[in-house]
Amino acid sequence: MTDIRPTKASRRTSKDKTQLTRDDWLDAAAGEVAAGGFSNLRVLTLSKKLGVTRGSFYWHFKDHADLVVSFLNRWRDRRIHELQYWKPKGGDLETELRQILELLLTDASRNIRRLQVELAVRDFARRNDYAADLVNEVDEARINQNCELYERLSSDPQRIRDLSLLMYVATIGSQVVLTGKKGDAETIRRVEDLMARVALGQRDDN
Amino acid sequence: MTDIRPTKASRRTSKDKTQLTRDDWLDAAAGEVAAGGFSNLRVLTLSKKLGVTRGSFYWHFKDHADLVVSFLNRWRDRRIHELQYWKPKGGDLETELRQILELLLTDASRNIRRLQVELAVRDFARRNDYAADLVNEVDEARINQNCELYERLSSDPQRIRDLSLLMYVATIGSQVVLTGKKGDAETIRRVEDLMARVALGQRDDN
DNA sequence: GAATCTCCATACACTGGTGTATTGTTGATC
DNA sequence: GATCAACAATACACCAGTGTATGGAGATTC
Repeated sequence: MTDIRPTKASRRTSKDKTQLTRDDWLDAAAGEVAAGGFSNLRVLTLSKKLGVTRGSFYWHFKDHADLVVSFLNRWRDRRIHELQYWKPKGGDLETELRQILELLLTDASRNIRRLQVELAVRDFARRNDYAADLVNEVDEARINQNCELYERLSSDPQRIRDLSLLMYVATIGSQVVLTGKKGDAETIRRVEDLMARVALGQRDDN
Repeated sequence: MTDIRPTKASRRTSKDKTQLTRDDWLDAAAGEVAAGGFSNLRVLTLSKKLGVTRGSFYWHFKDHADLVVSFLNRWRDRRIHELQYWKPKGGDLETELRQILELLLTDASRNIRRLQVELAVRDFARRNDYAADLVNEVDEARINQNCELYERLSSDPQRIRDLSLLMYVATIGSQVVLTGKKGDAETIRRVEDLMARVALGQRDDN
């Protein structure tokens, strides 16, 4: 995230006070959303934090709604794109499973800002149809992605999907319930371990 | 919820246009919170929906913050109080487990407004310390409550608690991810079934 | 070096929200 | 039936936020 973009390069290196780009606004927007949800995403406060007036904003964006959908679109694109890094490189099933779970639980809970944004988007989706569509899209992609892993546990397609779904809702639930509480790291680690054992216990031959 | 209250009875029967009580305001507030979260809980719009002006509100409540904490307190009290109905009356372990899971998943997803409020409170808790404390309190109470059930699965206290915790985060995750989507009822039912099988597979002798 | 493009500032009109002070209205009570 | 308490309306001051129109400064290009 060191501001290396193909378009309009050379303008703004890092702490440069010259000019802002659309992406700069979206980055700042992420901070607002993480801190207080989408209702906290206001043009005025955003401008203040960026040290400019709203005149700048309305050059980069049509209006407030434009900011919101741009933010949502970027969020979706990034979440879909990052799925390629969910491919585990371990050998046997158990190590791969534990790798994925560590990625989804322990690692995710460390990047609090990213998590806060995700939860805010998810909350916003409850009253915004467009956001709801994007969240569904991301959820589907993630669940399908992990199905590959659980295919090695069962041969029944329905059971594979249900298992992947259960694991997914458990991770989301952990993030919602546990993250931010005292002793969350240790607790999350134990839940992670239990989830791995539970999944492995769901082999067909069980 | 037919407006039968001990205090100040006889005033407002149901659709009566005479006078409002503090609880009437809190009921209306629940609608606002369910629909748009706590940022949607505004004195002005609330007054309009109740067909009165803000003068009434400021007689019943000190200010907006008073409304919020009153709402949160009532929510907490009700959530704690309803735990007594979580006692399953079935005989063997499996039926009791399935009863509880049905209560926590299928039944919960049917009462959408109650669920929306819970998710809104949970979201609000991420940026409000008081709400966070109450949510913690409720979470703890629920998890402890279910521990009684899982005690019959294992003798290790740590494992009992972890299992209860895992089941809890899975239910919360299901509510967050699945509720409101198309075909949610059937999906939730399948997740519920899988959770029961998973739990029963966690017996000590496994 | 003048024109132009890009980005930001300024000023304005407007909306919706809070909180307070004061007055009105109704119903119960003595 | 006058009084008092409970509840609601009105009017005011104030603030935060959006959107728009227009002007201005810096770099780029011809």
